[in-house]
Formats: sequence, C-alpha cells, structure tokens
Amino acid sequence: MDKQHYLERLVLKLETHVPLPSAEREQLLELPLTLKRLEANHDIVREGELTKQCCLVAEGLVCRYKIVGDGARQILSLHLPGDIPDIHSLLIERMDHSLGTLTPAVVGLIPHEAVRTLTRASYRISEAFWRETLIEAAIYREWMVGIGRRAAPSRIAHLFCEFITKMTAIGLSDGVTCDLPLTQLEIADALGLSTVHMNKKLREIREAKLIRIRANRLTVLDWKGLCSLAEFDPDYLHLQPGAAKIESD
Amino acid sequence: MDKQHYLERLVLKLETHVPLPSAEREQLLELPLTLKRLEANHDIVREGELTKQCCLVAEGLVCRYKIVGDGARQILSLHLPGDIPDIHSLLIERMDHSLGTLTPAVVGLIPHEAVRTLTRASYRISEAFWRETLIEAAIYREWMVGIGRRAAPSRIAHLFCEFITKMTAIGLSDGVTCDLPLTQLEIADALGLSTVHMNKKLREIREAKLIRIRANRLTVLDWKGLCSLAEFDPDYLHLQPGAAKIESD
DNA sequence: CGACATTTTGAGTCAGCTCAATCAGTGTGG
DNA sequence: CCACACTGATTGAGCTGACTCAAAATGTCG
Repeated sequence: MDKQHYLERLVLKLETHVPLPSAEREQLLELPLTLKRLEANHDIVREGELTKQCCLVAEGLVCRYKIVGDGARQILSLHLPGDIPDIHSLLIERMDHSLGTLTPAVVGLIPHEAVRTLTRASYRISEAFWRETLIEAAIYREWMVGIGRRAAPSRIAHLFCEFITKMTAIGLSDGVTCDLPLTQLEIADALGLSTVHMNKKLREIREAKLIRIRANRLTVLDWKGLCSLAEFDPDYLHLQPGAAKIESD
Repeated sequence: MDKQHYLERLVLKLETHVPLPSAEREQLLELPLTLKRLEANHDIVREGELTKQCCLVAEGLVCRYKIVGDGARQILSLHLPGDIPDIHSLLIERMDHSLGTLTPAVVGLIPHEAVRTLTRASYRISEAFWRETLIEAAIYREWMVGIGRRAAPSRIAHLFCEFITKMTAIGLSDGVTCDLPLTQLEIADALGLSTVHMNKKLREIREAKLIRIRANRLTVLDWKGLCSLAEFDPDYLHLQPGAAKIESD
C-alpha cells in the first residue's frame, strides 16, 4: 500500500554492499512510483516491446521468461519484492524476453527519466544499480551451470537453497521455512525439466527428509543435506559480507 | 603488439550504441595496459580470487567457466578481442567463476583504479561499460534457453550463428566464414553436452550441408537453414541498430 | 617418425521425456 | 450441502535423446 515502504525495500537492497549518503537515499525514496495491482500469470512487459519505464516489484513473485519455437517456456529468473527486474531497460530499451507475475502482485512503475536523473547525478547510485545487475548475471551463471551440468535432483535442491536464502536475506523467511508460491510446472520451467520428471525427483527429495512442502510452504528439514545435494555455495549471490547466513543446526 | 590498437577496439565496442565525446574517448585510449602473452588453456583469474585489475582481451579467444563437483565443466561465455570479460570485478571483487584462454592469447591488464576513475567521472563511460555487462547478461539468458529447452542440433547451430555474428560485428569475419578455434570438447562444454553426442549431431549438421568445418575454420553454407535450425534471432545481441546484418544469399 | 590431442564410431545404458490416466484441492452455482 | 469444473499433483508405461565406456582413426607438430 505504502509507496515509501516499497522504496525503502529497494534502498535497503541497493545499500547491501555500500551504504549511500543520506542525500542519495532521500532522492531514491522520492522516486515517482505508479502502483499497479496485477493478477497471477499476467505479463508486465513482453519480448520485443520498447519501454520508457521500469518496474519495482512491491508484492508478490515475478519471473523473467522466454518461450521457444515449440512452445516450451524457460523461466530465466525469479524476482522478490525490492527487485527492479527490468532496470536494464534503462540502457537497452528493447526487451529480449518477457516479464510476468507468478502470483498476484503489486508493481510500482518508475519512468526511466526519473531513474536516469539519479544515476547520472550520482555514481554511487548508478554503481548500486549496476552492481545489482551484475549479481543477477552471477545468478544466471549459476543457473546455467545447473541446467547444463547438474542432474535433476541437484538442480531442484539448488533452487530451494537459493530461494530460501534470498527470501531470508530480505526478511521473508527465518532460514528454515518460507512461502513457495510456485507450481511444479513453474519450477520445472525454471530448471529445464518436464513436470513429470520434476515431480518424481521432488518426491525423492521429500522422501529423503531434506524438505517438506505443504500448502505452498517450503520447510527445510536438513539444510546441510540439501546444500550438499545441491552443491549450493551462496557466494555467487554476493550477499553482504556480514549477512546472516543460514546455519545448519 | 600495439596497446593503442587494442584500446581502440575496446572504444569501438563501447561506442556501439552511443558515441562518446572525444574527451572521454581520449581518456579511455590512455588507460594503462599491461600486456601479457598467454598459452592456450591458461587460467587468467580463478574462482574465489580477489581482483584489483581487470583484463582486456587483445588477441585470442577467452572463456568464462565453472567446474562442478563431479569434474564437469560448464563454459559460460566466450570472449573475443575488445571484451573485458571481468569488468564486473570493478564492483564485485570476488570471482565466482574462472576465466581462461582457449587459444594462445594476449590480454591487457588494467588496474581497477584506473577504470573507476573514468567511470566515476563520466556517466557516459560508466553507462557504456554497464551496457556491455547488460548485453552479456542477455547472452546468458539466450544460452540458458538453449541449454534448458533446445535439442542438441539446435543448440549447436545456435552457437555457430552467435559466434559468426559476433565475429562479423568486430570485423573478424565476412559473415560467411571465420576462424573457429574451439575443439568439440569445448563446444560441448559450452552447450552442456557430452563430446560424443556433440560429435554425432555436428556431423548431421554438416551432412545437411548447413556448414563446413575444416582446419578450425567454420564456413556457413546455408545461413537461412542454420538460423532456422537454431531459431536464431540476433536481437538479443543488441548490436548497433544499423549494424551490418548477415544476409542470406 | 613418434607422441599427443582430437575426432569419429560402435555398443549398451539410463536419465529424462511424452502420453495418458487418475487423484486431490478449491471454487462456484444451484 | 452437493454436483461440476478446473487447476495442480501424482503415477504408470513406454520411448528416446543424450550419456558412458571403449577403441579406432585422424590430425598435428616437434
């Protein structure tokens, strides 16, 4: 509801690595934001479109995806509140992929001009945004390794590790349990798997007592075991050096 | 040999989208560059290292890669002369992957401080670098789609389309033929395939008379056919709007 | 010519796929 | 409260693209 609150989440994220002087922080908090409430599975921007604004995820879960010739979808990234998944459109206006909601969501649209004014006036702000896009690229790399070189169970476990780590970092999880508003089809589309195979391997992970999933809620029963199956090492997320790491037991 | 020449290639690339004022161009051309000649298959930076400099590819072919637990390698990107593959280390010093040569190469090391001075003084320069990293992210996305959702022949064709398009963009190919200094093992590692399977599917593409490969040289025999197999649409490379596109026939 | 890297081929196996039901949960209208 | 519709999860039964292992053939280069 509260624009200020949503922008604060953005600032918090941007300050993960380097704190901003209060003048810069103020400017960010004054960014013009047009809030929009969206249904689940609603496209925010589509491949090919030219954009003059970018979108801050305020509530809900948003994903980036592409559809290939035979209709298969590859989900390329997941975006939690505080993210501006299309901040890149500031410099590359034509979208080479689509952005859509996975759950009912609230997004805040911000005109490029407003952001550009800030990034051009302050290298600290522009570096903070730039850094965010670099971390996203690091996540792409990790996903690529997973899709290209890891077996299905490992990939699935990796997604859970990453998801709960990111949720914990923004205060939406205690590191043990969190909402997981994804269908198995969506997880499969993110991992380059079929639903059926996903389902079978997911059951194995459940039966190995690594996690529990009930009513869109993920609970980690054995963090160490899950990380080990996933070969999960959170370094690539480049969270704050002193950030609360998820501890096992 | 000529530092000036290598930096000019960098500037040319940075100016692909927005031309730089001559003052900025001059500053870039005066960046301090320590040239280093490297063997093939030599690591430039390794995962986990902290860096105080970044590396301009001057000659040769460089790749980014990660090794997973069972020893498999995923090649994450290929870098041609004019690239600074680790420009991201300006803002994220710890490497979450390795960078190595695929051929004998010459790289020019540039201290972060020198680049930072320029990016902080000129938003045009910082935007140019930022944009390069965004285009690289777009390439990651396309690779992810390929690895996750395309069959082997299509993936292989896609790599050739992308490679020759990028080589053409920097003047190292006429759009029909170019050096391809990659072993089948390396191509397989970039595509998330095994060498054996790669080899068999590659033969099919050759037998379909789409390409010819001889002595590390790739020749496209049927550009339209190759693009169609690959579902290749060069938009994601975000080449200059007016850039010379490869035409069929 | 030898030594080594790379490519090619064959044979057998398996992870992951498709197709086709079935089952469970959640609404919705009557 | 029940019947129906719909979405998502689950299961079973093949099928096949891609993998591994192993060996042979072909380059390449000092």
